[in-house]
Amino acid sequence: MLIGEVARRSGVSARMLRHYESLGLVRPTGRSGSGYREYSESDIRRIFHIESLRSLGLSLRDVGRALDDPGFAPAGLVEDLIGRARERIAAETELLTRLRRIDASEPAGWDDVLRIVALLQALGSESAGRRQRAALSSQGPGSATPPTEALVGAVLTEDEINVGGALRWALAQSGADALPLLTEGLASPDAGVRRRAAEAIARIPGEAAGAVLREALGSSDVVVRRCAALVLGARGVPETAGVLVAMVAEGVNDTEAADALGVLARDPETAARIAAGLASAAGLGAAPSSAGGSQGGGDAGVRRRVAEALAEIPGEAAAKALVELAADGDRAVAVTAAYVLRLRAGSA
Amino acid sequence: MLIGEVARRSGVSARMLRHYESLGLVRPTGRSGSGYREYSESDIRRIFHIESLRSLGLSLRDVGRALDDPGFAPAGLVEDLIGRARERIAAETELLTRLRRIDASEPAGWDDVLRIVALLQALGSESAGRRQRAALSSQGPGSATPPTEALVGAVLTEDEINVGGALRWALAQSGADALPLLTEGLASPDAGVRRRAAEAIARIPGEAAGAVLREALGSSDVVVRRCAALVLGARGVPETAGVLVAMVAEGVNDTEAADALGVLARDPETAARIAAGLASAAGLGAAPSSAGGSQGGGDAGVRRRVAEALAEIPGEAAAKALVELAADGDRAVAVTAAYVLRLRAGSA
DNA sequence: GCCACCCTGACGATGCGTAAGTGTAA
DNA sequence: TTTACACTTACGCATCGTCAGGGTGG
Repeated sequence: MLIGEVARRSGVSARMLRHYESLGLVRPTGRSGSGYREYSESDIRRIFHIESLRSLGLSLRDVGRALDDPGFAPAGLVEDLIGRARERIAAETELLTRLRRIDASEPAGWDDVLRIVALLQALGSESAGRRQRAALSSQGPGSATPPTEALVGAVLTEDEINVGGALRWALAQSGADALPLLTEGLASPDAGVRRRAAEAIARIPGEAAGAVLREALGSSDVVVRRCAALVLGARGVPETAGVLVAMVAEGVNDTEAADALGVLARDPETAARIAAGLASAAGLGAAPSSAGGSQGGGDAGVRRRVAEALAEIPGEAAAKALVELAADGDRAVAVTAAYVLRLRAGSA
Repeated sequence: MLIGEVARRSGVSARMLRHYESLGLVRPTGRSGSGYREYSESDIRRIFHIESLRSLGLSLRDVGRALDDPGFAPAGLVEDLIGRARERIAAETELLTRLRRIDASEPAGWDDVLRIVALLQALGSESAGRRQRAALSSQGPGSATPPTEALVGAVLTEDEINVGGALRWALAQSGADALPLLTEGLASPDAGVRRRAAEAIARIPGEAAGAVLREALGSSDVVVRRCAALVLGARGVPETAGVLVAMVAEGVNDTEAADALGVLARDPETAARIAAGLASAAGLGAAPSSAGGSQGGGDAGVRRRVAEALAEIPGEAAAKALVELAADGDRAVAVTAAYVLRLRAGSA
């Protein structure tokens, strides 16, 4: 069979068939009198073998070795090809997200593109300082449309607290566009991402963000629930009371939680509920436990924090709980409660 | 600044800086007396700009145009780059799965690799005939370890019924390795994939597959439930009775379902339950509906299929239902039931 | 004179299209 | 003679390392 026919049937151009020959990959069985290459059936099979191996990404040199060198085993090379394909995919994927972000910013000219590239690069930088400056400059004047998606990505992965703060600020400035993306972050399998998403949403103004936070109150992630409760509590959403009371009891962000409870407690009915919750968390009203003094068996830290939180809660129920705490077996608890009671007496 | 220093600070080799210059991308501001290139601050900035654009995948030619041709807008090119990146990712991903499958088959030599490549190519071919032959040959002798994963992929996407049958056969031959992958297929968002997964699992021997099918009886996908019920029913699993009765009533695979019910009905208690279920499906024992004859309002097809199914069910309850059906307003139903009753009288 | 630079020019690797210039089969 | 092949040789593409051969600065 002549080279043209082979080319047509194999899909390999005549040029490449000659090239293969020059590399020693296929040697046509014979030549016609006038020097035309004559390919045999087995030559053709060999050509298909070459194409098969090439389709796996082998270089022509490796194809040659694979077909002719019996000592050249597939295992190592195949694994190598796999590794390289993985790397290429990772690199291309990274490139694609960068390109999509650039495209989303609708640059008017290449100078806009350059600005965004620099910004993205800085946001992804190893240096916290550069990330920080990038976060702050992202809302500066003269920049192209800020790439919300990139900011969200950064805010969800930022570990440094200062930089995180700057990023959340930038995101809050750029408006509620980020909300859907951040909301997705709440469902991340990574607990850190969920926490950062919650913290970022907490900084976003507007009722839409509020709605998302209200949703987050029912999250299965405590950290998310607490973050949402802190913000919503300060805005007077009464459903947050339970979470906030637990925060006081467990001592996580307890002063902020107490402040938020204070806001909620402007409503007398809620105040009563909160006082009851705090009292119960401190183990008040229950039968005294085994040890000597009153409530001596519980955690004194909890009772002290409850006493402090009760300072913010008006009403009879809170006062009664404080009286009980003022007689606590733990000195610190008793002193705190007594002090709070004195303050209340003064202001009443 | 001399070229070496620029190279160190920018990460661009001196070779490339000269190359950029030859392409007109960066022209160092000056030259020293001895001909050394002198780069200014703005030259350096330009170099960084070049690198930024290159990092997006622009060719050097396009970088030049982007930096110097004011009429060259980013929009089109960026979209083009995005499209090309997507294509490359798709191609690389496809390549990667092929490579993984080859690696999984642990080829001893490149001839094994070639066989697998050919097999994979045939399995993914447009031609049903080639797919068919590939399925059949995959279990042939002399082949390398059959790529179970590839077979599963094929079986889950095969539309042609004959090819599908061959693939399921091949998969059943290759043992229970495919079970985990097929089980994943049961949870696919694609209904077709779920159905094909169920059909394939149904053909796999062994108790492990049985357990998966038992699980599938509780699937939210009717098709999956029914497929599992047919197979398990024939193996005498009584929990399938409800699904099988519904299949008879609705006329999907009703003869196979009836056969399976026959198997289940070897247990007298189950037989009674089945008879009751069939009777209820046919509307027997209920108050006659509005129209003239007995049960005239229901679907005569359902009653006829129930009558046929009752042929397989021994016991009094089935007999009573048949008697009732023999008096059915629909001639076909009545004749069928009477015929079945006569058979039972003969064999009793 | 030595070391660390700089200069220009050119080759190689990679895979393949696209010629140019010429010969052959029907 | 025309047409459709075939042949060899070679350039170009895009990027970059690297070497050769030679000069400069300190």
